[in-house]
Amino acid sequence: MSAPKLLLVEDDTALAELVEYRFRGEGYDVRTTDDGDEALLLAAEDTPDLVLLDWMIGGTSGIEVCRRLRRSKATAHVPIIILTARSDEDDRVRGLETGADDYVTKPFSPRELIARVGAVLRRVRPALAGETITVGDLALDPTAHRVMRRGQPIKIGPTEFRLLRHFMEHPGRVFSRGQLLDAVWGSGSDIELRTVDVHIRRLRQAIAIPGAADPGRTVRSAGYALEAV
Amino acid sequence: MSAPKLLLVEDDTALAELVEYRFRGEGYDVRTTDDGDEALLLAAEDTPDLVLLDWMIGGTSGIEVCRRLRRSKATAHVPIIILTARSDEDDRVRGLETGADDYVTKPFSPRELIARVGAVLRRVRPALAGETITVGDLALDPTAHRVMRRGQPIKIGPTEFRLLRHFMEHPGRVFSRGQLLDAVWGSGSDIELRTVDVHIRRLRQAIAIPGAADPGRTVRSAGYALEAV
DNA sequence: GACAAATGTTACGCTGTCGTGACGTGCTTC
DNA sequence: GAAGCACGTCACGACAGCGTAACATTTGTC
Repeated sequence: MSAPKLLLVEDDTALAELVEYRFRGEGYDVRTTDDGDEALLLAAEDTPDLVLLDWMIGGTSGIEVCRRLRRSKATAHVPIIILTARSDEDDRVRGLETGADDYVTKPFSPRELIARVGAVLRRVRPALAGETITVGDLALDPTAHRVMRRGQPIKIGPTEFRLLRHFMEHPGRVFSRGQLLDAVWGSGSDIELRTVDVHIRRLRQAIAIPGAADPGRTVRSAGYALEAV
Repeated sequence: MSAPKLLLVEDDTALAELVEYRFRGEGYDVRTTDDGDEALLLAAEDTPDLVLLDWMIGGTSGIEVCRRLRRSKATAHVPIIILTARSDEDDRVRGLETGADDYVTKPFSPRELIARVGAVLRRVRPALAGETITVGDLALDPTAHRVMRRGQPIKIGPTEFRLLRHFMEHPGRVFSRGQLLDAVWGSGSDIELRTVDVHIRRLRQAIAIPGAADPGRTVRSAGYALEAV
């Protein structure tokens, strides 16, 4: 979970290998396919954190893959970067309209692509860029699986960790119990809504420090949020 | 093995001598050639730890050397730094596309080049940038295949050595069993995940010293990490 | 203030994960 | 070929963490 998962959809084998190699070197977990239909399968199987999508591929066309990724619930919010050989303005517009997050024209340098991917991931999910997230006096390091508050290490279980991480990635935002179940437990989970309460309680207890206010906020009949104290 | 091996491919004799002299002064083991074909031979003969490659050379062109180094299995992952007189963006892009790791435009100061080489080596293989890696009270000498803790030599098997080395190259970071299998056993290995546990256990047992805390950390349902004490 | 709804808190059984010792095998060394 | 070593696998016990229900408390409404 610590390495960002990329799905590369590219039918130029040489380019695909190059990109894959460079991104692996940067610590990414890369899966590659040259086929649009297979891309959708792979994405459904193991939701990637970002999709690099060539515009011109066999199987399903790029624009169609893009559209169908957006339509599927699991991949609806996964950022997509379009790769295309044509700097055609029409394509650009259509790509962004279909819901792509960025657009890179060939030829590009791997370094540039790495930078763009980093930028998009930082924007969408700060924790994936390999940085520690900080909200108020809380600090969470995703790669080290570690939480600190005011310099003190916090002992925390796996579920509470994921829960806190989700809150810290969207500070201040209120999530309903259902949304939290989807985000933290996974969308297919069959868990009682009230179970969330218990983990919220455990999380609050774990991060409680005498003399520090509880950054947790309960919004009655709406859900929970993390307050940036 | 203790000195990092550089392969310098440069046809400007004066510059080559200068660079070679300075890098030898820094403790590097440098071999020089002005010919692309010979460079490939030398690289195949004794895999260097890093290649400094002039863009404009006789024999095979720089880009071709770069490509063929990547294609050969032994040198596929050897970092390459391109040296070029032209700051031309096209060259830069092509160089990076071909898989170069960095790019230095002439004229450069030897000091700058030394810094860049150091940076690339540190990133790719930390153990090569210095003689020993140190984390907390643990010291690992990759060249001598030796591990010390608080001055005491630690007896350790080959697998445990690679395991520890991997942890020490990424201190604090949590690795899943699968990631450790990939990194330590090789990505093609067909080994049980639980086998990792046993080697973790053996490693812990080996580096245990009465009165010293175990720097190993188990992150339940996530993996293992080395505590950066 | 009375009532209901929503949330906080606690206890408990269950499950999966982990630590550990033991065993068999292949390889090297002498 | 005997002995030692490193390795991979398995089995078993321990226990942390999980989900749930049941009870307690708070909040909002009339």
